[in-house]
Amino acid sequence: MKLSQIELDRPAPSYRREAITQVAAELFYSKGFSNTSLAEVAALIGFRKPVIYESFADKKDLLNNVASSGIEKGLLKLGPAPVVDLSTDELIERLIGVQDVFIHFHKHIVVYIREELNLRPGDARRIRAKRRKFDETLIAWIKSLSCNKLSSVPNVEFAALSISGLITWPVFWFDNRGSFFDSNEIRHLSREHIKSVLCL
Amino acid sequence: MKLSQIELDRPAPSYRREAITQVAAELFYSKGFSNTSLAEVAALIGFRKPVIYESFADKKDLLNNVASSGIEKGLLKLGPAPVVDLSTDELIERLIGVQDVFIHFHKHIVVYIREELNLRPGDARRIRAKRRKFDETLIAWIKSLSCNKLSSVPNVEFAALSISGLITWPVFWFDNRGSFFDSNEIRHLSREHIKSVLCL
DNA sequence: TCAAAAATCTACCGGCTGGTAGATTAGCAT
DNA sequence: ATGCTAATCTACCAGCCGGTAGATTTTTGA
Repeated sequence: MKLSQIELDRPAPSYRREAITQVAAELFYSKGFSNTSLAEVAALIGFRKPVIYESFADKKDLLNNVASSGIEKGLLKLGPAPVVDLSTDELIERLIGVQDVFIHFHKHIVVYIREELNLRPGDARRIRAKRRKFDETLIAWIKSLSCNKLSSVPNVEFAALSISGLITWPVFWFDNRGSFFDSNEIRHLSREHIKSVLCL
Repeated sequence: MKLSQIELDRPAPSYRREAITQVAAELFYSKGFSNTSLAEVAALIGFRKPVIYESFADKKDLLNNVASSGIEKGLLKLGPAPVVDLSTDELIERLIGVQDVFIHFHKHIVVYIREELNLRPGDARRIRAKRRKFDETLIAWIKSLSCNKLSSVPNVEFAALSISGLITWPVFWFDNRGSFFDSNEIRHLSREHIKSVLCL
């Protein structure tokens, strides 16, 4: 009897990296990196430990993949800041869109924040660089508002950090409280909050 | 030759629990719980592994001590909400005071957030209860403002969560960026931010 | 049908560390 | 000094898991 006939749920080699990453994200999120064995990860996609080493160099390599994808997706969604003047609505809708991405990938983000010390220094540095780039781009987006709209904001950098925090909080609300607020409520209140921080 | 004559830095038994907790906080913060061995902790106060077991039941017990003290000190500093009407300044000074405590104990807070999964479920539950109590008390403090001051705040609970977040952020700024802002700047900007969130 | 190649598994090693038992040392009272 | 008590250490065990080598199974192609 062929294995492929009885274990149809086994991911094909082309999707294996993704499948492993997803399962690892789930386990690292719910049990922690150090409390998760590679045997467990492999078992959840119907294989044994050694198959993981076909897609990843080692456990830390897998962690790096899990940890970096959240920020990457957020950065992609944010996109480069526009050069032309921006309307308030355009800015806010973009920020809320990014927040949605972060909420969607909140497990990856939480794993990154929690397990940064278990990353290889080089990997940690690369992800931190993306974070920095994210914050800088966020500031650039805010500064793309026509100047007079920003005149009453006391410190644009601080406001940006505050908004960056706002985008990241829900991650912890999910983490610590389940969905205490639902996504729509988060979106609505975030809109109000951003306006308030930017004195709009 | 007596040991007490050559190793004067060894903490006396009465301070030992505190000394161990402090060293553990430092190591758990800088290396992570799983990457820190009890032998290391003991070595840093001039002893060997078994002495730790005179003050703590096991490693998770030690983690519990490290992780719970940050929140506890913050809760203590916040204190019960007043029953009489509160001035804006009184509220803000109190909140900034709490933020100072959190900044001072930021290593303990970070360890709690990072290593929650390594706590015994009962310990984790107890700390979460304190967190919840903190958030509730914070809301009570805000609601102690004379009513007309709050009339324009769209959602007081959300504002409280936002302020609770504000008090916690600096913990991560220290964590991820070193002291990107200095304490005085954090205090000043936080004051502005709280006023803005509460529409004051 | 049957090798050769590819994929996957079993079985193991080695290192680390939480936890403990029993030897050793230090402190102290007489 | 001496012997008793308490404190501390040495040495070890046991379990876990990352990582790998080599056996085994599956697939493929002729």
